[in-house]
Parts: sequence; structure tokens; C-alpha cells
Amino acid sequence: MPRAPGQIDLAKTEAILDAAAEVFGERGLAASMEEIARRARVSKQTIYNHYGSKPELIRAIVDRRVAEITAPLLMPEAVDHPQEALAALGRSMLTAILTARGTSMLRMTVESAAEQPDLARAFFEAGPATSRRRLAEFLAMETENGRMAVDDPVLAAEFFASMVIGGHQIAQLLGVERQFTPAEIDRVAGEAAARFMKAYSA
Amino acid sequence: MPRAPGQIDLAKTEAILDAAAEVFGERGLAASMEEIARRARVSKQTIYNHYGSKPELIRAIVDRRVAEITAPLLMPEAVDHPQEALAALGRSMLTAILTARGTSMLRMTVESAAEQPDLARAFFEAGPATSRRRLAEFLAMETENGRMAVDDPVLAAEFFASMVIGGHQIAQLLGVERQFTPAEIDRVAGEAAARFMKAYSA
DNA sequence: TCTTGATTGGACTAATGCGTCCATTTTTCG
DNA sequence: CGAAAAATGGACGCATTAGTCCAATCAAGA
Repeated sequence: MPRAPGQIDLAKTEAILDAAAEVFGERGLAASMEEIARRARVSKQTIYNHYGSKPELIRAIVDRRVAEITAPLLMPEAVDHPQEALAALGRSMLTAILTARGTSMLRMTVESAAEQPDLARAFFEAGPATSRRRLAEFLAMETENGRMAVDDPVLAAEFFASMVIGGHQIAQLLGVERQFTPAEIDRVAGEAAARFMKAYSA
Repeated sequence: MPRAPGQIDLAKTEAILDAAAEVFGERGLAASMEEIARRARVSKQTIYNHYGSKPELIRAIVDRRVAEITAPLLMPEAVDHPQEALAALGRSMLTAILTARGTSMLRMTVESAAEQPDLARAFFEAGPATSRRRLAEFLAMETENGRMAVDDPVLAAEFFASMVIGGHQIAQLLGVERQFTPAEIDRVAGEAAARFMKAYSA
């Protein structure tokens, strides 16, 4: 008997998504489907078999990223030293943002925002909004514990996240940013955590 | 006698720039020259007479914005209450960023960054980099005065600017952001200044 | 091996858009 | 008013690209 219908090659599906994310990141959404096909070592027709159109391909890329992003966003349980927890969170945020993958995904979403507003919203919810929400909960908890004195956890969470991320995200979008060493990431996240703790000490 | 050569209509020059900035902000850089001409109530040929090509038009828009942005970026002289100076600076930064004009200009620059890296760099230098540099100088001065204790003014300036701006710039780029009232701007800038002062108190 | 569906690649259509050309009209200034 | 330059608008050439079509090829499973 023949191959059952609907048996499209899953490995190719991923290869297409990877290549598309890469090319869109480099050239912007103006990148051509032909180039994506070349990069994925796949025929253009195959892309259209898997995803029906360019907008749907873009959607698929962002959706996959949203799933990736949302997963590991668990705030640590209250630990003995909230400052350490904050520094760790800061490191992971900064590391994620400085990734080429993270930047190209953001650039894509920004560019498609005018045409597909729901995509941009989903991305924002999955990334920035969720992480800040979790952080706010953490700060509220630490305040109940008496280890911090955060009167407005939502605003404070915004402050901390922003201190860590800083202008780096914008700098990445503009293509203006030297490479960061892990030591520099440590230093920024550590300083941010320390100053934040001082600003919100009980 | 005839009109002297090179006597292009300066009012039209501005109208073109305004319209182009508007349309690019709405549609992205994919916006057509025809639509810009329509919006500026000018013929397409006239645009090409004033600016030679689409990239040059984009450059002209960003250059104008760079000039606008750089001008008013003067940090107040040391005042009696540095917290008030910081709050004022924060208000002006946030206000500028939440402008439709500011956002569309940033979006344009981000989109053109791949093709015209020097443009993106000029924009970054004129805006974020310069304002942070001025702020860092201010913080160093206040530290010399003994009113604050800022050991790393550059990093601290980054922290303060980021606290104020927060995720709002990204949210604007993604088209995900409700309108801000002046009262909210006041509150965010005021809180940021207060917490920052506490974090860097002498 | 044989059947069937997926994949390939290359040609093709339709649309869009940059930039040009040009005859006509409008503006400026002596 | 009159000459020269600029602005208009509409048509046009040319390039790019999304998406389709199709005949030939490949791959998997009974």
C-alpha cells in the first residue's frame, strides 16, 4: 500500500521554519520565498504545501517562538536571598534578549505588527507581559514575607525588567551593539539586582 | 527674467518629509512613493526632484529627526533637588517616546537598519546614546557634590533611562499599548526618580 | 516490487512598485 | 508681460516577487 495521506515530512517542516526565521531576521519581511526555499534546501512548492502563504508562514514562526518562550518562564520559589533570585532572572532575560534568534524574532514581529496585530499581541503577551506578571507575583510574595517593601509590584516589576534589559533590545533592533561577554551580563544583572533591592528594602 | 535655478519650493520639501514620515509610520517602509505623493499633495516626480530616490528620502527624514532630537537634550544644571531634575527628565523622555511621531520614526529606522546601518547608528547616537551620556555626567556631578553616591554613572544612567522608558517603547513598536495620561506619566517618572534616589543615596 | 502521495524544479501569471519620460501648466521674478 | 525653471499627471519600462501549474522524480509501506 501507499504512503498514507497527510504524511508530510516533519523534518522539512522544521527546516523551513528555521530557514525562514533566519532569512527574515537578516533581510526583514521583504525576504523572498525563493530565498527561504533555497536556505531550507526545499522547493518553493513544498513551502506552500506546508504553509499556505507568506503571512501564514510568518505566523507559524512566531507561534513556535511563543511556545518556546512561554515554557521556561517560571519564577523560582521564594529563596533565602531574593537578590540572588533576581540576579538569576536578570541574567536569563538578558541572555535571551542578546541572542540573534531573539532579536530576529522581535524584528519580525515588529515589522508584521501593522499587518497582523494579533500576532504582535500574542508575542507581547507570551514574552514581556508574562515575565513581568510572574515577577510581580514574586515581589508581592517577598513583600508579604517581609523581605522586601514593594508597594506597587506591577510597576516595580516593570522597573527591574527594564533596568536589566535597558536599551539593549533597541540597540539590537538597530543593529548597534557590540557583543556581550557572560561576565558583562553577570555584572549588569548583579548590579541591577543589588540596586533594586536597595530601592525596595524593607 | 526667469526664476533662478535651484529654486525648489521649500514648503513642499517639508510637506513631503511630513507626509513620508506619516505614511512610513503607518505602512512601514514598504509604503509606496505614490501614496506618499498623494498624501503630500505633490506629484511623484516632484519627490524625485527633491530627493533622488526612496533610500535618500528615508535618510532625509531620519536626518531631520536626528536634528530635532539632539537639540533640546540639555540636562538641567545641578538643582537643589536632584530627584526633581530626574523626574522632569523622565517625564520628557517618556512623553517623547509615547508620541506617534517618535514611534513611527523608530520603526522606520529599525526597518531600514539592515540596508542603511549608518542611519541607524546616527539615530541611536543622537537619541538614546546622547541622552544617557548627558545623564551620566549629571549623576557624576551630583556624586561630586555629595548629594548622591553613584559609583558607575554610565550604568546608573542606563538604569534610570530604562526604568522610565520601560517596555513602553517596545510595546509601541508592537502596536500594543493603551494611551497614557499625563498623570500616569507623572506617576511613573516620579516613582522612578524616587526609587532611583533611594538606590543611589549617599 | 508496486502503488500512491509527497517533493522537485522550472516555467508561468498577475500584481506591484521604483524610477523615468514628456507634454502641459503653474510659478517666480525682472 | 515674458522667459525660464519648477510642478503636474499620466503613461511607461523594467525588475521583483507571491503564488500556481505540471510533468518528472522520490520515498514509504504492504
